[in-house]
Amino acid sequence: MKEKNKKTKGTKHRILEAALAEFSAHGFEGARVDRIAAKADINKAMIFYYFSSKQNLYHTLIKNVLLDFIPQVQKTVLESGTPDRLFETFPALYIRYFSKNKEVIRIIGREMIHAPQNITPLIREVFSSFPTAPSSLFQKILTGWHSKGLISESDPIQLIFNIVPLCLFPFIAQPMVEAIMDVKISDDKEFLEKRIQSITHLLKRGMLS
Amino acid sequence: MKEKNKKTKGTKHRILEAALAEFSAHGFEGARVDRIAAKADINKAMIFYYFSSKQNLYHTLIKNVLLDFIPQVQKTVLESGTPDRLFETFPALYIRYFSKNKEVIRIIGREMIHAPQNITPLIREVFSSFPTAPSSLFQKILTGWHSKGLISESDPIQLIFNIVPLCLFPFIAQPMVEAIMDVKISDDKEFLEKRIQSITHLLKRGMLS
DNA sequence: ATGTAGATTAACCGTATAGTTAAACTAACT
DNA sequence: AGTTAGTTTAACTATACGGTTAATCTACAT
Repeated sequence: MKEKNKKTKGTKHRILEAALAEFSAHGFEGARVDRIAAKADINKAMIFYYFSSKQNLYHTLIKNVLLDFIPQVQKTVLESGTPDRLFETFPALYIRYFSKNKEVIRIIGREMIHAPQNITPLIREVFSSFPTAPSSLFQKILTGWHSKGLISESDPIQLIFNIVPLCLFPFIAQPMVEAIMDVKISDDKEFLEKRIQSITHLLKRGMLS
Repeated sequence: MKEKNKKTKGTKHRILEAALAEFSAHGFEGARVDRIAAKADINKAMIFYYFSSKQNLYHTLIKNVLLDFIPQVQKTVLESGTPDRLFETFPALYIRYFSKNKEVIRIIGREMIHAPQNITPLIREVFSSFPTAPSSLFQKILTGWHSKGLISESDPIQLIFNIVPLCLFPFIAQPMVEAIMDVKISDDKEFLEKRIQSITHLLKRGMLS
């Protein structure tokens, strides 16, 4: 029984690892099940044995990814009591997290553009595991800060659209920007730390009252 | 001869129109040649007759798209003599353009994430049709403004990363944000005009010296 | 009217790909 | 030793999809 679990976890884990790389590199439609099997060095049938379909493997993967990241966002928002502090911790979390998990942001980015029907049920599912959904909690906190006169922008949606893109974009646009201009972003710790500083600076000057 | 051209332009144009919708909705890998033919209401063979391959159709499409948009960016940057003015015109151009061309931003967004090898040669090609490449021109202008003490951020790359994502993100993230929170972005002129104002406000307060 | 070049069609082809199957293997329990 | 339940494998299948072909159509020039 333990041996079985060990083995199961072993292959299952290897499949998920290989799937992350494959889906990140090629997207759902471009990903090849055979390639995932090859990367994981297992028989292709094992993928269907454990995950029953390519779709289901993909969904499982995305859910894992969200279950890892979203709680960290939740924690960061809750623990930073002031907008001043949030404008430091939020960009730092995003930039550092995704610089360590580049495959993740590529998948999320593509899903954002592509398929509400794919990813949003999964997001809702993850959200519903919290006492209050992170999205509405975030909105409440921002509204509260504005009514206390701490920040200038009154609409929490506009605020979110002022913050999140700055933190995600470096990774989404990375391949293109690196190719067009002459910057190395991916492995340049220094650039990314400067990016955090610049975002924090912009948000503080631009939105603190 | 005129009749031929008329017909050619007719079908070619219809194919490109259908292709834009199809590639925008499903990405390159997810797009189906048969579906494009059906949408354009032409025989599938016509696609290969005029464009020889799915890839080539896609490239042609992207090139058209870039040739339409990039000159407008170039013009906007050149004509706005001050950062103050640029922080108004730049977001306005992006938001208004892509709100009228939602299929375009989905394709560009996906390509950004996906494939420098696909899109960057095309971008370079379009760039090379200008006396000075828009990217380096932009960098020069920003550097100039900083040395005159007009803007606080000295690194033009950081600056670009502070501006562009704010303008693109509403469209890239639109499907997801609409699904998770309760906002209608796509057809809400009011929201997008507010978005322009909010970005302009943030950039001016955050980066003007 | 006839020739010609480009435009259009229906029918076809090869293959890459997600998914299946049935048999064999493993190891724990009796 | 034999049974059982879960795991792994190689070989197979069905088909969706990008691309081709050969024949037909169109309309203009001679």
